[in-house]
Amino acid sequence: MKPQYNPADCQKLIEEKIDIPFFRAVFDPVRSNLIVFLASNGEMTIGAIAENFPQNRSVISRHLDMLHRFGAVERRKDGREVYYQVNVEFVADKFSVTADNMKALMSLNRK
Amino acid sequence: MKPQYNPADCQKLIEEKIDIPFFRAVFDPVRSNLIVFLASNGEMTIGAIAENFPQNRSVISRHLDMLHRFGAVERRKDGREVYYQVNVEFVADKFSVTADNMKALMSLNRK
DNA sequence: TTCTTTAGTGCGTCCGAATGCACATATAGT
DNA sequence: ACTATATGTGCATTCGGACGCACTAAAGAA
Repeated sequence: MKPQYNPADCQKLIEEKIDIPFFRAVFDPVRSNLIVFLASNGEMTIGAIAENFPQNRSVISRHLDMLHRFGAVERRKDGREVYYQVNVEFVADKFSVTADNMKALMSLNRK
Repeated sequence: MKPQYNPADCQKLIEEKIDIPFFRAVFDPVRSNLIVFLASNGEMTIGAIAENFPQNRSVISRHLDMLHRFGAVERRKDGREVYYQVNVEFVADKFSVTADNMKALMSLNRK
């Protein structure tokens, strides 16, 4: 039986409407913790952040870099220190927009 | 420097507000595709679904089982066939509630 | 310049999750 | 009972990502 929408179609629809790489980055145990940690404590350097986490500093550095590549955090360099803070507007927007898009995606059959 | 909220605190807050295991299940490339595929095509059997995906039927079966354990899809058995369909209300709710909770989590410092 | 501190990077290891095959189980049909 | 079809499961393999170590690069201090 041939479906109305095949997986290739769905894939395309999903990619247009949902930033899966972003959410895969954010819904990692350490990275989601980093986001809330930064949101509650404000701007901090990598070293100061890493002091609070069990992972090696290099690991924290890489996690923060990934979050930055996806726009979830902002980076500011001052001398040899690098400060990070959460991009609250961006993250909040991603979540609310995605909630709406997901609802729309699940109503395709009614269109 | 001692933070206002340490990672253990954040972890606890996150676990209360965000169902990370659910979203880690949903934001898998194959499983997100399955959800949209099912949403657009309506209730289908495992076999019929698997015909449309490159993965082995047993793999699709396991993915659907996982989505069912997390409440994202509903299962109905009829004879030897098993029908799946998306739990639209549940998924839509998860997304909108989580969007709100995430916003709240990122405003902790302003409380 | 030399020493110290902070952050980035290459690389090997480890662990969990995805995958497919083969087989077991269940149900329908003859 | 026998056969065919649909699904569940054990198991080995593969693959990706997290992790830590060691080293490099950059920047301030002496």
